[in-house]
Amino acid sequence: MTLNGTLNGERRRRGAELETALLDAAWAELTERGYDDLTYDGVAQRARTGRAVLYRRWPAKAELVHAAVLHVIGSEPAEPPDTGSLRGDVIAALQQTNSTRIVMAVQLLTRLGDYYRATGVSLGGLIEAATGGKNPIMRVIAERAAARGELDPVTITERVLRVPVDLFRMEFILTYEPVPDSVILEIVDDVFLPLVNAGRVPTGSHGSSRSAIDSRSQRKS
Amino acid sequence: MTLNGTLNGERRRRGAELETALLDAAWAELTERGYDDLTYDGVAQRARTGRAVLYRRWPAKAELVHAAVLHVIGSEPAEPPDTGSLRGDVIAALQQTNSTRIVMAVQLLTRLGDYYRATGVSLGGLIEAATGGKNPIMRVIAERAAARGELDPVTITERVLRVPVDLFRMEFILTYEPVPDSVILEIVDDVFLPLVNAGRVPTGSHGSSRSAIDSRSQRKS
DNA sequence: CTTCCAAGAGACACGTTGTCTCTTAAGCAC
DNA sequence: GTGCTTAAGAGACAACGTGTCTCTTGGAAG
Repeated sequence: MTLNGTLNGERRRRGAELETALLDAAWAELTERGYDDLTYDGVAQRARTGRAVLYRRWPAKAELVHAAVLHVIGSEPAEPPDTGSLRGDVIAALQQTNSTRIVMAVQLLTRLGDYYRATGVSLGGLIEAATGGKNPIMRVIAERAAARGELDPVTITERVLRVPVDLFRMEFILTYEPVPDSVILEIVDDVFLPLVNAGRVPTGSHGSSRSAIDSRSQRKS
Repeated sequence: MTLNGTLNGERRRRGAELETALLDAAWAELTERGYDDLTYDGVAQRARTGRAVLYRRWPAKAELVHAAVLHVIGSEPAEPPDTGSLRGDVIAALQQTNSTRIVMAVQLLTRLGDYYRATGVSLGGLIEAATGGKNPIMRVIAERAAARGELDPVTITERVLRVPVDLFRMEFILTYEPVPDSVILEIVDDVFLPLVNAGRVPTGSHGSSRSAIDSRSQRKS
C-alpha cells in the first residue's frame, strides 16, 4: 500500500504518451497549488514517475510551467465568425475569445496565484501607475486640447481617451521592450487622431483649427 | 570577520527606515537573481537582518516582491506634457512613459525571468494564441468586409486591424475577468468602427453600404 | 536477439522554508 | 529619567524541495 505516485512495476510509458502525462500533471499541480508551491516532486509523483524524467526535459520550473500552459492551450481551434457584417463579425470574434480560451486563461491567472499577483501588478498596475491611474494625464491633455478647439469634449468618451495608453501598454507587454517611436506614431496618427476627428468631420461645422494635427500622415505609405 | 549580513551590534533600525532597507534589499535581490531564485534568506542578509523580520511583514514571497515593486515605483511623479498640440501631447506622454518608468518595468520583467516568462506567455502569448497569432481571424473578417464594400482595404493598416484585439486583451489583463459585452460594444462601436469609417467619410465617394453599422451608437448616452 | 536509450526508482548533500525561541534596543508614556 | 511595551536582531530547528547521480530494467529499432 505505497501511497507515493510511482507505478510499481506497471507498464513503462514513453514519448508522447509520457510527455502528455507529465504536462497534464504539471498543469494540475499548477492550478491546484499555484506557481510558488508547484514542485518537481509533486508533479513527478502525480505523473507517477521520478523527478529526473522532468528535469531531463525542463531544467527550470518556468520552462515546465511554460510547456504545461502551451500544452493545455494546444487544443480548440478558432473559427472566424461570419455574421454577414463587419460589426457583427468583430463582436462575435471578441465574444468567442471571451467564452472559450478565456476560461482557461482566467483559471490560469487566478490559480497561478503568486505567480500572477506580482506580475499582474507589474504589468497592469505598474504600467497603470506609470501612466497614472485613471490616466489623469490623458484627461489633462484632452482638456487642454478641447480648450484649443482641437477636439469636442462631448464626443470623446473615456474609452477613446484610453485607447492610446491601452495600445501602448499592449505593445509593451507583448514585446517587453521599450516601445519604438514608430509604433507610438502609428498609435497616435493611425488610430487616436483619426478617432478623435471621426466625430467631427461629418457634421462639418464644429469649425475649429485642425492645424495642430496637419503634420500627420506623412510617415507611412 | 563575519561575512554574513547581520549588523553586529550596530544601531537597530525601526519603522520606515527599516522597511525601506528591506524593500530595497528585496528589489536588489529580485533584479539580480530573478524571482525564482530570490530567497528570504538572501533578502534578509542583504538587509542585514533576520528572516523573521521579513516574514512578520510579508508572509509570502509574492507579497514581498509586490511590496518591493510598489516601493520602487513609488517615486517619480509624471507631469503631463504640454507641447501645444493634442498630437504632440499624446506622443510626448507615451514617450515619457517609455523613457522613465518603463526602464524599471523592463528591468523588472526581464530580470523577473522565470516569474515573467510563463506569465508573459499566459498574458501575451496565451491570448495571442487565443486570437490566433498575427490574428488571421481579423484578417479574414476584414477581407470579407472589404468584399462587401464595408471597408477600404488600402486604408486599413495592420495597426488598425489589431486595435480591437489589443484593446480587448488589455481589458482582460487589467480586470482578469471575462470582458463584459458592454466593453466589447464600446470597443467595436466607439473605437473600431469609427476608425474604419474615418478614412471613408471625407472622400464621400467609396459609395457602399453602411447599413451593417447603422445599429450602432444607441447604447451609450 | 542484440543494442541502445531513456524510464523508473532511489540516494545524496545542500539550501530554503517557516516557525520558534530568547535577548535586548528603541520608542513611548508618565 | 524610569519603566513598560514592542519588535528587531540573532540563531536553532525539523521539514521539505532541489539538482544531480547512480543503477537497473523495459521498450523500441535494427
